[in-house]
Amino acid sequence: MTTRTAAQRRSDARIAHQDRFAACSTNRLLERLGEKWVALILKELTEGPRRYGELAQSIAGASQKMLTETLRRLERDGLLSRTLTPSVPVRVDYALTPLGRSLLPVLREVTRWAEQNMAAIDSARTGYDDQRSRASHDDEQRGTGPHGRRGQG
Amino acid sequence: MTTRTAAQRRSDARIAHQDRFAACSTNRLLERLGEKWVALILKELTEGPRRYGELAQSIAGASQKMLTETLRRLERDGLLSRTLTPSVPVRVDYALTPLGRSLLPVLREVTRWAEQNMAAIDSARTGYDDQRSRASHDDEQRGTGPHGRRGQG
DNA sequence: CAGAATCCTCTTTGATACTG
DNA sequence: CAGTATCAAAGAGGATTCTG
Repeated sequence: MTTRTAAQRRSDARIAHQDRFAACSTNRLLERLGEKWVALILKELTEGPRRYGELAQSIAGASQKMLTETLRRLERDGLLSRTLTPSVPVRVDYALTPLGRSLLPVLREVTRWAEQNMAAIDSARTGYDDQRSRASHDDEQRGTGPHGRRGQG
Repeated sequence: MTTRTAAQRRSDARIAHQDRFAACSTNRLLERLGEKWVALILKELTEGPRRYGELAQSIAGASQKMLTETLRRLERDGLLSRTLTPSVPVRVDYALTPLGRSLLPVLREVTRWAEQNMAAIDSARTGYDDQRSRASHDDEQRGTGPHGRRGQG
């Protein structure tokens, strides 16, 4: 009997792996871009600098908290700049940095693929869901499949 | 006095906006790719088909639950296929579909940018954090800044 | 105007135990 | 082997209130 249980050893391995995972730059970038309002903010700033209020309007879906937090993260990453003009009332402008602009071609590739293939994804989903609902229906009719069909949503 | 409060109107506008947001294919794709284990799974399957257990090993950071759920989502999206061989014990193979493979060039662009620029992002973060910690330090010394500096973590 | 702070809810993720 | 089911913890996100 060792000092650590099998569960502990597995957990350790997992933690070690997560470090390596966190170090993967592709993942780090995708996680950032996948955040809820990042793509929209970048898209809006592609057209030029924007004041905070302008962003809040054009991205009306985001709460004030999320908008501010997301902008801060992007500023921290050096992808956009925040310029405060200490007038009364204050004025804050956000703009893409050169680093942020360098990301745009990549985003355009993503957009291109998405626009060309998202319909295929949607139809794949429909097919997958149809098949599942029909299968569980059969289960009920013939009583052959005891495994639950609880997924209605 | 109108029937709805300003808060309600804002909330309505937000909900309407979220619909349009959800319909944006770029966002939908980025959210999918930004999910915690998606990029790793796709990367692994780039090398060829993999059995469930093989994926579980090479992506040891993911819990069994997350791995299964993520694989299912990707299968549902038509990005990968799941082939069940009803032997004893059962055998399940995952592989990229043509649709999934068509995504690889896009991912390579993302990887290329990430590898070239993630260092810049890291140094931007360091600079940002340094500046902030120095600023709040000054505040304490001179007592000019009453706004809390509670963020130690 | 452009946030900061606080409270609270819903979703995501992981650990654990069980199964065909 | 390849999952499913359940529960608990963590985190994301939103509503609200207050401020320089």
